[in-house]
Amino acid sequence: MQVENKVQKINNEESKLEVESIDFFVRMMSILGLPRSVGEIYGTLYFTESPLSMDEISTRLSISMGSTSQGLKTLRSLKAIRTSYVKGDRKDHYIAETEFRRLFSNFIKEDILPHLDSAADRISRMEKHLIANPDINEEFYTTRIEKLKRLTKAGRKLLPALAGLLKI
Amino acid sequence: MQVENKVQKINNEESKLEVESIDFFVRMMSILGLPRSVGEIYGTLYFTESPLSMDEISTRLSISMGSTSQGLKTLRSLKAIRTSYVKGDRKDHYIAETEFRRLFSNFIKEDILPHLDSAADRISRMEKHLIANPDINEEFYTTRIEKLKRLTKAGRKLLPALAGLLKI
DNA sequence: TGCAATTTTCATTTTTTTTTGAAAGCTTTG
DNA sequence: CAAAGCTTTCAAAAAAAAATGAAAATTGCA
Repeated sequence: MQVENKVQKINNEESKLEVESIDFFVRMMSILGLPRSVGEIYGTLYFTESPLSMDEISTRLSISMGSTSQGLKTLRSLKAIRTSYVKGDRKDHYIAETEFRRLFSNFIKEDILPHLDSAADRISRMEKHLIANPDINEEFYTTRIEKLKRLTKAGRKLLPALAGLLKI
Repeated sequence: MQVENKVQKINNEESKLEVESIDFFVRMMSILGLPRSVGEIYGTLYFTESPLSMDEISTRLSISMGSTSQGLKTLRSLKAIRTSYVKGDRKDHYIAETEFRRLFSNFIKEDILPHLDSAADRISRMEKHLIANPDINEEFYTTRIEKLKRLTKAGRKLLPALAGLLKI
């Protein structure tokens, strides 16, 4: 029955549009290193006007509840979706957050800045090792480490500003 | 012999520094979606003063020649390394390009902008499907598609500008 | 030119990531 | 407060990505 539906749907333009749009987000998310299911779910919600429940999403995309639950969790943590109350239904329902500016800002906060923090730690460890070893060519390593410091500092400044520049 | 060397090296601060720095780039590259070997190779070259041949890199990192060759190819295509002539040796030798500004600009050109191009194609296909189907709620889909257009346009402008802002 | 050294390619193997599905854990409501 | 409905978790399976290693191709020296 599910498969029949799918075959039936494939023949109209609305579902071609849907397929195309899911594809769009699958690829976009994969640039950001997010799994395919996350892109599929977001793509579905982005082009659906009414809030969808988890099992509606799971059925439409033919993916497991487990995947759907995980994907929704990821999207929630990125604030890329919100839940929406639907009268008379006790399931949770989701709609896409379509302000890309906020979306990117969250992605940067959530997924990029933590890496910059641990990068800073690693740099201090490098400096410790450098001090602990008086034999090595200090000048060369110092210059290189200095560069890394400037890079992470610039990243920490630039990336959050980037989202602000998005007028979307 | 190779393993012995490794064990021996692990006990001095210079190699701890090396390990830390390789780790740094492995993680940085993985943010950008590049394989671990690429990060290892770049990290090694970044903290080595003299040009290294492919088999020196492969030996130091204990990775296969195949991986090393692939990794160097990737790094070359990103212009993250350059070859350097070494007198009396017919092997190619490599050194790291350390200007991060140029490096990022190349990464954006090479790895991101192509995706934006195919995104644009996908958007035009969406518009075709929308026109081909007069039944569906045009207003809603039009708004959503418009947003995607603005997003890709902004990306195309902003990303190249981003590298320019890096004063490194 | 021919041969040895070096590099690249690519089918196969290994590793990593993602998905599945069933069980456990909540929550609502009758 | 029990049981049905819904969601999450997590071990195992499947899929995808990366590394290996040996064969093919290229390069540059005699």
